[in-house]
Amino acid sequence: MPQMPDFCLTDFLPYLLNRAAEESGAEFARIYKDQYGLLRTEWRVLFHLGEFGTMTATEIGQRARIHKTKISRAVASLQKRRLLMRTRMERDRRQECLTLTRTGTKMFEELAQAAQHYNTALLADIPANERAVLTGCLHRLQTARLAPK
Amino acid sequence: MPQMPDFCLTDFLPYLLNRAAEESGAEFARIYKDQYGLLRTEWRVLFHLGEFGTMTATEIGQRARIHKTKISRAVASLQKRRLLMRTRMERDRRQECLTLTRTGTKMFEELAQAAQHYNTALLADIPANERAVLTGCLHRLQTARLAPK
DNA sequence: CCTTGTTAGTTACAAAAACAACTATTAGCA
DNA sequence: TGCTAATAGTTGTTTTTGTAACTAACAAGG
Repeated sequence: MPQMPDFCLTDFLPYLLNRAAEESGAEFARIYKDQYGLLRTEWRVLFHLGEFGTMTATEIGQRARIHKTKISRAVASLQKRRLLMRTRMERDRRQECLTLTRTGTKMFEELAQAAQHYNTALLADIPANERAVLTGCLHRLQTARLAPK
Repeated sequence: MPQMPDFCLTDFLPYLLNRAAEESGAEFARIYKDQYGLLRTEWRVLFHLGEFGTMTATEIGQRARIHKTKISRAVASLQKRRLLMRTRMERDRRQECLTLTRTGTKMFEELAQAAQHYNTALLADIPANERAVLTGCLHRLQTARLAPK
């Protein structure tokens, strides 16, 4: 039987990645949830606007690979809390620019700082040379497209 | 300002891991969902039973880090489809052993095979020496516990 | 025994996600 | 212009998840 020997499903990459993602992120999730009252999608929208500046909802969706309905609700919630402003574009009145308010920017900066520290702690016991390999691989896996059906 | 320069949130490890997990696993998810009609938790329960043999619900939960309510529902669904059998333990009649039926085992084997091929394809364009580093890091991140509050 | 506490698993209800259908606006083109 | 198609974003409905409360079984000490 020409089967590769002892492939263990606990080493199945998508599973391994999921586990690593959940476990490594759980502690940080409590920060933006409990301390800042943000949902995960809201935190992601916030950090994309904070990191890359004003942009449209669709653009966030493309960058972060989030479905537009999730974005829509996250944006609505962030706006209600006065963390961002929306302004209709003139050249195309379907779309609107999203910009963080001063409060939103402040929250972003605090969370970004926390994220950075958290990240450092996560990487603490991984040798420097392995870190580059890790993030490199992850970036490649992020765009992995296999059999395009 | 003593801030570490240019930390980009798109390199924030939990985010990166999540993205990589979702993107790299999406194609495989369609297999167990569309072709086998399984939910993600169901697939995980199936593969733990297939990989490690008969065990109790709690044990699956501990190994796979899945909450017991999710396990409970997945098990109920798998049983209804005759993919597993449950038998009460005699020495402790609260718990029950879960065992794959013949059909369940067959499905597991097919999916395990598919997973293995999928995994190989995913790793195809990652140099062999980097693969070891990647999986090693992921295993460590899986058990990452920071500030134990 | 009988109380108290713990554990295995289920169920009920609330929160969040997935999916589909919708409005409003623009673009292409006959 | 006026028709069709496409796009930005929203809303409504159904699944799935998360949280908490629950039942049943055990365990340990009085």
